[in-house]
Amino acid sequence: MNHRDAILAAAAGVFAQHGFRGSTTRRIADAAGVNEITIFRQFGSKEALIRAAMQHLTQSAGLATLPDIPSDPERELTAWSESFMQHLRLHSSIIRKTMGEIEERPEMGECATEVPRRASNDLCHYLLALKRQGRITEKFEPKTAAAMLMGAIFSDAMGREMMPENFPQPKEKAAHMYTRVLLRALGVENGSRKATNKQTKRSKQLSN
Amino acid sequence: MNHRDAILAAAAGVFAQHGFRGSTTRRIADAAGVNEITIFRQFGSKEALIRAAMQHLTQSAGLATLPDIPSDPERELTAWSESFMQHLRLHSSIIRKTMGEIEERPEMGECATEVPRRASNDLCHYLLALKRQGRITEKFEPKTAAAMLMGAIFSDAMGREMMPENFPQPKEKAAHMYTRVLLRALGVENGSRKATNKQTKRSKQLSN
DNA sequence: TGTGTAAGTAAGTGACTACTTGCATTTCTT
DNA sequence: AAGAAATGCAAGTAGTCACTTACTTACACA
Repeated sequence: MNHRDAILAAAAGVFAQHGFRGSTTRRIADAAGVNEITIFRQFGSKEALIRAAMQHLTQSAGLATLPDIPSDPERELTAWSESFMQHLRLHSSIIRKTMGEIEERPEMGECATEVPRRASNDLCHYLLALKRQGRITEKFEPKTAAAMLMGAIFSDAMGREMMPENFPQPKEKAAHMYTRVLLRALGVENGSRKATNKQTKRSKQLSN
Repeated sequence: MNHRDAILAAAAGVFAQHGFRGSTTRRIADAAGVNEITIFRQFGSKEALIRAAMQHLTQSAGLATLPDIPSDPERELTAWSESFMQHLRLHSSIIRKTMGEIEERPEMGECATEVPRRASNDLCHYLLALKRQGRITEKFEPKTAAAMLMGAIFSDAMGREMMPENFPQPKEKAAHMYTRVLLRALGVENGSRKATNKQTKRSKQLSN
């Protein structure tokens, strides 16, 4: 097996557990089953190694996509929310560490903000598409709506372990519940587009 | 001025900047304008000092209160949200550090979760009171609603600096905007109770 | 067979860490 | 003014940290 990849994986794991200062080169080397010197020969310095490990991680991060043309908002948004929450929960340790050290190591922040940036963009686009379809009956500001849904999911993923009684039960349904609250705030009705009857010209144009 | 308090304040400040491992006794002593030895004589160990500093902090944390009997939900909830957000923003550094180190030092977490626990409780009670008044027209689950509002505020306070384009502008109005989205989701109408007119039987019953 | 490359071993460097000891000095209390 | 407590200073201990140097081993390829 490739030593370089083993070191990268070990570095990510140790960093998630102990943060930057706690990620000693000795610990990483032990976790990777590799001599400490090999790390310096491969990556030059501890800082370069951690940076490489972080980039290696974010590259492999996948995010569910939202359709360009909404059809069944509740189903589509719920699926998206669930995948977003799953991603955050999977990486909650490393995200917490990165956030805690962002003032000391802001470079790592740019790498960590990539996923939420893209998620916010995707979500805003979807909501605007819903609006264009005339399915959002309330006045709304896309960034506020997106920030609310993402904020709820983010806090849940970060904080549920620390204080489970502050969050809806069971955790498997939380993403769905947040999504429904948002849709209600926007005045979006249940059901897929074909079942909708309020929409007329515009949505029919788009669906053909 | 009291040396003990100076040390506690310095410890909190250094911890907010550098976290536990980065809070060296030398740095704290320098920040407090005190000899390093004094720290050990006063607190025994670095760990005891940091713990004392954290408790000292949470004791002085105030939180806005919500009335037992809601009158003007938008005004009252907005004020509460703003005060909650201000508190989180003021302590964002220390909160991020504590979250990042919670796996290594879980004792500190109990101290850090006190404020959000109380906030969630207060908010849920207020929402249930609104429900009892018949002013919430939609089906709703209080913890989900509370988690959404608090989650949005929390994420905003933690993440806006890192990625301002993901959040509504200007930041001074964000708390108000989140509050309004939530109220719309719950079907709560604007204005104070006496000014309400759309509500018919139930609300009139209650208001007289 | 010879050469280059990646890996390991052993030893050590200098800086920093929490924390201690012994003694002198200041500050507060009585 | 006298005694006690708090504080400062100088020096040191034992440990850890990232990183280096010098040398050896294993393997691939030509």
